Amino acid sequence: MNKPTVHDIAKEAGVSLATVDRVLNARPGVRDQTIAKVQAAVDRLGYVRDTSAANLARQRQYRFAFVLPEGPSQFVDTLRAALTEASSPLVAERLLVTIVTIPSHDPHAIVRRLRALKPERLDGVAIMAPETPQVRDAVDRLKQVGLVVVTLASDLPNSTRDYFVGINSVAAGRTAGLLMGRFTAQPGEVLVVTNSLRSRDSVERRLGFDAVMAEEFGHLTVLPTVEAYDDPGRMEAVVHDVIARRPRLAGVYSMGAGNTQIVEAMRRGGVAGRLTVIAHELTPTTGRALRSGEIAAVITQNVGHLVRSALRVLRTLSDRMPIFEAQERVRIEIVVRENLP
Amino acid sequence: MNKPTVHDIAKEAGVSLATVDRVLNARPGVRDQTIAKVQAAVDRLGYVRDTSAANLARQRQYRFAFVLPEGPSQFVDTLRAALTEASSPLVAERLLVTIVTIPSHDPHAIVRRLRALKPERLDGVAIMAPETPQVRDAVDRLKQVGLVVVTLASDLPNSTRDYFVGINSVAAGRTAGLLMGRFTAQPGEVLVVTNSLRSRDSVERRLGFDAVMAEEFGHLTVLPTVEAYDDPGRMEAVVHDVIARRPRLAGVYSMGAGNTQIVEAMRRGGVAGRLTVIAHELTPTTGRALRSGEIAAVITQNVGHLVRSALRVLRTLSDRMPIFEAQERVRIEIVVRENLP
DNA sequence: TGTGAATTGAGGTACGCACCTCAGATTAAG
DNA sequence: CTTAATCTGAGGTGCGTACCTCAATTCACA
Repeated sequence: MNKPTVHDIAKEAGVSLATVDRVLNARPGVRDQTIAKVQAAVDRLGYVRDTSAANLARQRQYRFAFVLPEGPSQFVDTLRAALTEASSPLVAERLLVTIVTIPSHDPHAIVRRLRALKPERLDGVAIMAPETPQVRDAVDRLKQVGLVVVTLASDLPNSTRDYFVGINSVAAGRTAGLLMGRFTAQPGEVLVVTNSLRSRDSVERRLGFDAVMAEEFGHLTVLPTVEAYDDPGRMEAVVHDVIARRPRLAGVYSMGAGNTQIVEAMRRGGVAGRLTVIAHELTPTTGRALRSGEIAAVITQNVGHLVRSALRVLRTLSDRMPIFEAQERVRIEIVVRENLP
Repeated sequence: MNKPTVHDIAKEAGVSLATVDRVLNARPGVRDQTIAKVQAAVDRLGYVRDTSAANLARQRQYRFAFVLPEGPSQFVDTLRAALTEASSPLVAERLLVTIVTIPSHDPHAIVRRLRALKPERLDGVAIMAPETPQVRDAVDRLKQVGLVVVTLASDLPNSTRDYFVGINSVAAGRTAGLLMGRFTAQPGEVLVVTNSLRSRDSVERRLGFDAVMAEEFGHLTVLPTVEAYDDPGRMEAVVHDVIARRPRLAGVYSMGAGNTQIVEAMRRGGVAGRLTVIAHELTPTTGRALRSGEIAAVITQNVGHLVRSALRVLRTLSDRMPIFEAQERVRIEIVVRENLP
């Protein structure tokens, strides 16, 4: 038995092709009774629309913009690479992706860039941007002009974005906590560093981390979070300082960027490999440090996954189809030396 | 600028549509010189074949069979579920998947099933089967009759299969070893259990595990592998026995199935939660045990990944296209309580 | 019962590509 | 220069769906 086509449906339902078409594409001008007849025929024959033919006929183009922060970040770099890598074979499937770069720390500039997106030349937008009221409003505006909007890696929970593709930061922090606790047998202190606690991700990671440490690992004392404010020099200085002053230091939890500096500070302090270091995001730096034993574990999200999931979600939402949640759930990956990709 | 079509290529190259078609589809009867002209036009215009239209015109159907072992195995069950889940939305993309069940322990029956696959009604086969000479020969025969063959989860390295979709067992064992060593601070003994050391996977996992333990974790003594020979009762009895006899037991590495029995034996022995248990494959049982703290970590491969990767590879190879390795590399995932999906 | 509105049918074109035929042009060999 | 072999062009059809037009039918309501 061959795959049924619209013709088969028409025959089966005893209606014309035009009516089948009207029903399938939810066009007006069909009685409920007739709709039901067609639906019944569809169910009976197990008809599934041939997306290839449909896209071809409809001249469908999926035009998406990815809005990513600029500036030196290995994570964004790998994300960008994964994006170009994932989207280039998809031109064959009528997918057009443009990348828009935004300055990370200038909300007004971000808003300007978002306003410059032309809704008539675009179907959807994936955004990775810090959470500020201005950005949130700009996102809401994108929704209002009819675009599909997904947030990527870092969510804007109070906006009207359609979907968030990324991992749960609290759970990521909890995972880091568990590894820190189990990897560090001797009692001691744990340093927590990040660029800024103003970012929601950092706050949530810290929350999860602290919760697990308090619940289960009483032998470790978690020190207050140290912030480096995007200054690599400061990052290295601060970490080096703590290492020098705290002989009982047993672990370091790095919640964000700056891992190169942290490793460097540990080397200078002569404690490289002796502290349990848990970091986020698998990058060239963290990969090397895993290999050398200077970082014990990395909590990461697969950027390839992230990007492909975002593309799938954008496409699905553009088609007003339901999302297959299970497939889009991005895993919190744990990488140690032995399971490096 | 719109996407170039074959018409644009014909115009650009100064040849007819028929010639462009001959070149693009590698049909004979075109001079090298003309081929070069067309290729140049393709490159200049950045032409990419519209796969939707191509598949439509060509009436392409991808007909794949998945050969999976029968019998009670949570891993295979989840794999099967993932397969039906992943393939049902793909009928819209002309993908037809049939599942063939084989008895795990009867090589001759497996061979019969493989011989029953009709190459004229099939484009490719994904196989998960134990490694025996008979099976290997049957796989080679499938290749000879023109099918694309990929091995799934468990490889047949000496066969002529086109591709293996799964994880490196040695690396998986090494990962287990690393976690065992780092999670278990006190000196002691480690029990290693599997159903059978006749399976290549088990041997390789043990290899990797032992290597890491020897290299880095001298405080732990790894006991000889205990085999349960697919007998749940025996599995529970053996593990319970070891627990009773070995007071210095600090960890258990479960390389295969039977995790339900292992957990049960630990409960009966009163050591549940006190031993470091590392197991393979995330299943309902191991998930529950992670939550309850009776298993410390699970090494797993994402079955959804596995299945989607196999489908992609089968399709790509059927089209005689190159495989995008990076995307198909299945990660060795580490799951602890806090990053359970 | 008639009227206007709502519903349905018949038929067409188009999307981009694959694949076919057959005639005409070009080339190489004799 | 002829002949045969090789190459190329022109044109066609069909894949399954979307979307359009226009006429025909049915329906609701007065």
